[in-house]
Amino acid sequence: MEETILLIMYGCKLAKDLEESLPNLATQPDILRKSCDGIIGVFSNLKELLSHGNINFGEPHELQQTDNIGAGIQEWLRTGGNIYQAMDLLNAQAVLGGIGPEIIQPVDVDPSDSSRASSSQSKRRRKDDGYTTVTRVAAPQMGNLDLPPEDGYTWRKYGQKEIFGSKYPRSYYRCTHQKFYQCPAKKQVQRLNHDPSTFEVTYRGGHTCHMSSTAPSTAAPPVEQGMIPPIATMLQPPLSYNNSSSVNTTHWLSMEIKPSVLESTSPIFDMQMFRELGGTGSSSTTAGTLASGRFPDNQALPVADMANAMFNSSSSSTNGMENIFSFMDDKWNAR
DNA sequence: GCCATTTGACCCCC
DNA sequence: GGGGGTCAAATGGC
Repeated sequence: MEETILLIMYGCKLAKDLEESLPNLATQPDILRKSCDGIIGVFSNLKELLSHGNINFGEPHELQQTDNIGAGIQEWLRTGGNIYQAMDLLNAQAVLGGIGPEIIQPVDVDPSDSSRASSSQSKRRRKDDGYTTVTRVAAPQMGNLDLPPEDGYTWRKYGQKEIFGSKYPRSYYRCTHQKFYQCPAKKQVQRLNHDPSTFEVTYRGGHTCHMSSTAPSTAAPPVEQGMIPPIATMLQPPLSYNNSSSVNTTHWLSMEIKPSVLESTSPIFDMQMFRELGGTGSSSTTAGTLASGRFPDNQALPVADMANAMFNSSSSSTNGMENIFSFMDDKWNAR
């Protein structure tokens, strides 16, 4: 059942990301088609799961996207639904949809690896920062072309190296908030040899600074034309959520869904939790939604905001994802 | 003075 | 041994 819920959420996240990317993808039908294929693949598997009780992840004739997504979800499930893996998975969907990051390599690091643990006492560690996500983003077309692309976080450069076999140096960045919040996030930025107009950005470790109730929370930067924000940006909390009013109905893409339906669908959509996560509807919009004016106050809550509420909420003292998956963690740990 | 960047050196690990 | 990741002193901008 957990798999079903995760698959639903995963598919909705894909839909949300596609929705957010629509302004940039309106003139790129191929990418749109791939994104739709990815979403269709997820929901096809969901349908399969609901119909036959098993997920059809391994069929070779299936979409490659589906295979990868399935493997990713299964890995995520296997390791207990870590939020950073979830971020990697969600990033992966952008890759599989062909809308930005091209290569995702969630590196599974076993913390119980004693052979490494013995040497990890050194202050200079390597390869045990958790999960690695590699993305490719377009270099700025104007201004300082040497600056790495914005991704919504603030980074401090701590090194630069000439890389053997590469024409361009690799820059090393760590999260600006590393000292105050012990945020382990790092990234490497390097221009591609064959395409200097493209940066390869390698993210290592996940941000913990935005999960702290006292940590600074920055709004996601505007998405430049032709550039897709990484999931780290997408996971930034909404600017604000207003919990002062209630909502009677919400929208699931174009569908209107009444609370009773949500309540009966799955415990994950417990309405009380949903409200606590900020999903109240009124004035609760992301910056993009607010700017677009598509969903005025006192009207329906779009799926993007709902997903934001589920995935991104920082309005409470605990992380929204943890809220959502806490019950699953308990179940998983009990296995 | 604080903070970010630069850059040579150090050190891990393949 | 060498490539690559990190440290930390020096430097510069605000």
